[in-house]
Amino acid sequence: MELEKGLEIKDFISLINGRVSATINRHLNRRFKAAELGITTEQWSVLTCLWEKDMQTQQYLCDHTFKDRASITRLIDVLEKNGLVVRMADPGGDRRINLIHLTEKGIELETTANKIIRESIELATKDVTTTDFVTLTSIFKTIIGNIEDEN
Amino acid sequence: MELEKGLEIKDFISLINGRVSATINRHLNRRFKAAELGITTEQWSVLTCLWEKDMQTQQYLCDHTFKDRASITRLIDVLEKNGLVVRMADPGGDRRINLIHLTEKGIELETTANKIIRESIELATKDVTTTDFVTLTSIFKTIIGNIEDEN
DNA sequence: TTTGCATTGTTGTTTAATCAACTATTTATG
DNA sequence: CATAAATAGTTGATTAAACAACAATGCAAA
Repeated sequence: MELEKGLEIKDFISLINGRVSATINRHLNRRFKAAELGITTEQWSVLTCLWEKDMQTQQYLCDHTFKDRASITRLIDVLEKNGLVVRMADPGGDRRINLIHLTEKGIELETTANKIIRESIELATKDVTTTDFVTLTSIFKTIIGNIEDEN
Repeated sequence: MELEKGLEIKDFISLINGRVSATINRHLNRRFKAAELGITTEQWSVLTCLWEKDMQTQQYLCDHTFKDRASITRLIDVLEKNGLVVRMADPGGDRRINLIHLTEKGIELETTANKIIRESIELATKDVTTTDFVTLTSIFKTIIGNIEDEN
């Protein structure tokens, strides 16, 4: 991509690198708080993996949330402290592994959380066509591919 | 936007809400570190405003970096500690205001930093057309508008 | 003029990301 | 089998964001 007049470096970075992301994050965290969900969006992203399929390793959660191991360790610490998940031993006997298991309380959060998320997405993407979103997704994948290849 | 098959909520959030942003941030911060620039991308975003026009209030820097006042206070603390900027009194006599002024050291960083940023953008946007980028920018603006209006 | 409101900036607390160094366990290989 | 290398997770230090509460200053309206 050629950077041309009207496409300033600062705008590029500001848009791609955090502004949208931060705005949505702030918005969602406020909604979570208002609904007294008791979780943050980061914790939600971990729970999302488990709602899809329970009993995953921390490494699996790293790969699917794009967070690093240290971050996942600490998020699981919080979720465990708040009684939403528990760390379990691998039935297969691999003692390096923790399997993360949803508690009842963790399972019950799904409905409310997803309702809030859906509402927010609808709000955010009012006037955004599905076609546009496909374009956006594809650009993102290109960018991530370009960067991760070289790192 | 209707969420359809193939456009999972999780994907939406993962893409919009942090993954691209985090990846680029990580990439840039590593480059900055490798080049021994001595600043982070967050500090760079503040400096960018000052390189464009020196002697701005902290409030101006908030508005242009989309950070809140507390964040700017602390970023300026760091930049000042590292000798890149100084807080100055308003010549107009408004004692609520700090004017942030680039030091020689702060001015000198621009060339090197911008070189790294340009290289990274070229790398990241290899195979992204300008048209695509315009689409992306417009979607972002819509989304931000939708959310900020209601908040 | 003074009283109230708006603006600017700071501070404390909590949450989370990054990076590097580390432990424990498992697997490969020589 | 023994040793090296890979994998899984933890911990400490540093950076930064969000939110709320706060202080100081400036301005406007009664």
